[in-house]
Amino acid sequence: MVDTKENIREKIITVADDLFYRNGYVQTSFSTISEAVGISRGNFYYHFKTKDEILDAVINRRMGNVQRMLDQWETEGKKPEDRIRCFINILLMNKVKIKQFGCPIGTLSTELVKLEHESQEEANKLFTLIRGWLRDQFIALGKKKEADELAMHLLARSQGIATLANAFHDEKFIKNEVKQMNEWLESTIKKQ
Amino acid sequence: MVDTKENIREKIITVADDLFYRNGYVQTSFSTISEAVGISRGNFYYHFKTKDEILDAVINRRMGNVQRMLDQWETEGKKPEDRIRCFINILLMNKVKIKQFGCPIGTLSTELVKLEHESQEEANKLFTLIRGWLRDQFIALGKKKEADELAMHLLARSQGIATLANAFHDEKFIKNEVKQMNEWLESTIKKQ
DNA sequence: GACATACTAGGATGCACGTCCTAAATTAAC
DNA sequence: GTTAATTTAGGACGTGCATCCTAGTATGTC
Repeated sequence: MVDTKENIREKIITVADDLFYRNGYVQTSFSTISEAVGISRGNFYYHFKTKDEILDAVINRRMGNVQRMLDQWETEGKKPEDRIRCFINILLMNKVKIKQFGCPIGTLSTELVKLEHESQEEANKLFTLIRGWLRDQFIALGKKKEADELAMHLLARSQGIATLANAFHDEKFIKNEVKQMNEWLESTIKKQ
Repeated sequence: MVDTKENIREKIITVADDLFYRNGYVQTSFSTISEAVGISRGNFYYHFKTKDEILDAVINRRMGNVQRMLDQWETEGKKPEDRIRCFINILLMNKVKIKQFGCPIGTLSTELVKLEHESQEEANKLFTLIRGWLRDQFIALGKKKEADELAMHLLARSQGIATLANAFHDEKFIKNEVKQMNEWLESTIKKQ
């Protein structure tokens, strides 16, 4: 890959994304990122004027990734309930990372709230995106009235699972809860 | 209240506890705490040698608070299921603060993991304490085999609710989920 | 090949932080 | 009341950080 300006920008965002996830936003310094990317600290300024700018770029990139993931589940011709199952399954697929670093969306949101950071709302769009998508799936399942409530319920359970799996460094707990969440989904769909 | 050494120590811990909760551990500096307590920054060192020492003291204080709370629920002559309901009800009682700052235990744990802080395990004892207590209640309800699983499930749901209520700054969501959690508890107890 | 533009490197700046030190003030001990 | 111990205040130190600046290097244009 040629090192165009755009490529380096992308590389910076990728590296920052990972570091923010692993070590948190505050703990990640310009030096850490530039070192990991392999460019000089001074040169960094040419690509991103402020740290906040990198944060926004990272959030943006995550938005794209989530959107792509959701789109993919839609185009695969699955039934709405299977799509929801795809969502639940992320916990299993990412169980090793979740055990180590928690949920990338949840931990970032939590950190930004404490920082009173102005990008808090921007980061929350990640939650909102998934929430809306889940709601759509429940509507497709004929649960129009409770759709948002069910979406929030699933989101909250996922967050709780990630938080505890992270705190206790326990993967097995994720497996267990995912199973229960799938059972919950089945009985919810069947209900009247 | 006389300003004995012990009193000032207690005051520092109280203030630090609150600031760690509101702004996070990293964001809370020696100056911030000493200013809030009303003592000079230099004098601080006389009471606590390092920042980590304050953290441990705060965790210790929280352990005491949680233990006292659990003890109280035990001595009030309630049935185990009512005790569990007490636990669920903390979410409602603290809903305003949770909306603003999340769960004090969960957010601290999340932060310390990202910091790779050595007091991580110490902070986790707060979770372990509650987990064990909940497990005991489920055992008392004759659910010996699934007791720990049920305890973890409740803990996870509480965490998830706190995280999302905090992210979306939504109290109403807490009420809604608490209601559902109580229903879940009832049906779980009744089950066979 | 000359010149403008794009890019890079690394030092300078100012600030906030945890920690340390020391001298003064207060309190306790006899 | 003098002396010893405790407590306090505030400055000093070293570090790491985000940000800024400037001089150098590469790259493209004509």
